[in-house]
Amino acid sequence: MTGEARRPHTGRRRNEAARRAILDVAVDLLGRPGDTPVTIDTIAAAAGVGKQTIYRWWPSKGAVLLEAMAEHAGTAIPVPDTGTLRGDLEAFLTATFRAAGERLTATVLRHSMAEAQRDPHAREQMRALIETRRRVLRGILERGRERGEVSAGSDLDLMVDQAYGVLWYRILTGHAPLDDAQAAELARALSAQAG
Amino acid sequence: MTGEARRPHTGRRRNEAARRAILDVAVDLLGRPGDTPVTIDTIAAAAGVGKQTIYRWWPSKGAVLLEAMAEHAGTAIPVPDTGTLRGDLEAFLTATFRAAGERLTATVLRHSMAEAQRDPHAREQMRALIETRRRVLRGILERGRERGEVSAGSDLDLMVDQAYGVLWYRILTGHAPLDDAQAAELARALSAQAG
DNA sequence: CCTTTATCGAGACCAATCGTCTCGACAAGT
DNA sequence: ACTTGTCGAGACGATTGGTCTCGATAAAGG
Repeated sequence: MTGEARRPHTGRRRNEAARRAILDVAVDLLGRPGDTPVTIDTIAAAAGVGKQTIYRWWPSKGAVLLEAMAEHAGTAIPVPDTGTLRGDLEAFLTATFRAAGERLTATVLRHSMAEAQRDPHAREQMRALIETRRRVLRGILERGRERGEVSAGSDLDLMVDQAYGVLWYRILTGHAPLDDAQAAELARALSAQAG
Repeated sequence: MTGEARRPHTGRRRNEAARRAILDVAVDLLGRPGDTPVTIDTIAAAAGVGKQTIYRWWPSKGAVLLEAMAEHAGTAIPVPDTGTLRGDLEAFLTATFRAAGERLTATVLRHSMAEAQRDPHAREQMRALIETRRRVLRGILERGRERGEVSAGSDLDLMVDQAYGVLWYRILTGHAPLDDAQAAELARALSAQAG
């Protein structure tokens, strides 16, 4: 990631390779051990890019981090269809916890959420990303309701928040792990409370 | 909070009034509308205190914010004893959500959690505070288990995280409110999944 | 072709902010 | 009375987010 082959100039059009380098470097720096500073200057330097090239395309540092996070954590979690609510939940939550619990990803998520609390641009991107994720899980619950596995009185949004709440709470405080066992148990608990 | 009666000098001993002013001002500034900057300088100025008086007693800005939060949000939530798990949960969660959902408190919590992600001192204080809170709720669940209202297979720590997870997740993203109705529904859901 | 135009990398520059250090004043301890 | 630790005030250095400028480069467009 440090000074090798020169990036070809693309003249009047946006340099896509530079964009990639910036986003990749942002994630890479966040993952470095110790308290490596992740600043606009270090990102620009490591990506071999001028600061203006960053600010020409992103409104703030937080916006860069959030987009980097969205791409890094954007591994599409497949929407399962096992035939039962519990099965679907277990598959979805296991994949989700596994992705979010991975060390680098967890670090990126932590910093992104922190940044979203102070940078309005980042906050907006975070809200959109959160909303997208919530909708997917809510869809799984709605299918369960149509099958009669979720009682009519259940608050689906609250159930969604119980799942993602556990995820974020643990990522931010680090008091407990996010692993397959926890995902399975959460799936069991949620489907039990739904009936 | 701005320049009135002078604070009496206490000579060689710590000035408790100054300590109070610092912590109160920190919360007060966080609650100001708009993007009022909450910096060490503004805190010191508004509290009528020298910066050194802050750094003599706290290791970092984050540590000040976290202690201010701990005191502000430290309203002891009474541990209920209604005789049933659901009753206890509803009472506890209602009081908790009501406190955390209050505008100023929510703002303080948001900033504190963000600060905890970048300041090691704040992070440590946050961890301790989180742990204290979790223990109280876990105690309620354990009582329920002794009464046979919680199946042996239930993961109490996970249940605790479902509750506090919802709280923090909503405070940080702001996508849904924390009110009595949500607390009651969460109490219902958790006690349903426990049986 | 040759002019215009937008991006690029590099870095100077500004403003905000964290944290350190110094200073004179003051009062408790002795 | 002398020493010692805190107090309020503020200068100072370092870091960092964001703006601005500059020369180089290549696409657009007649």
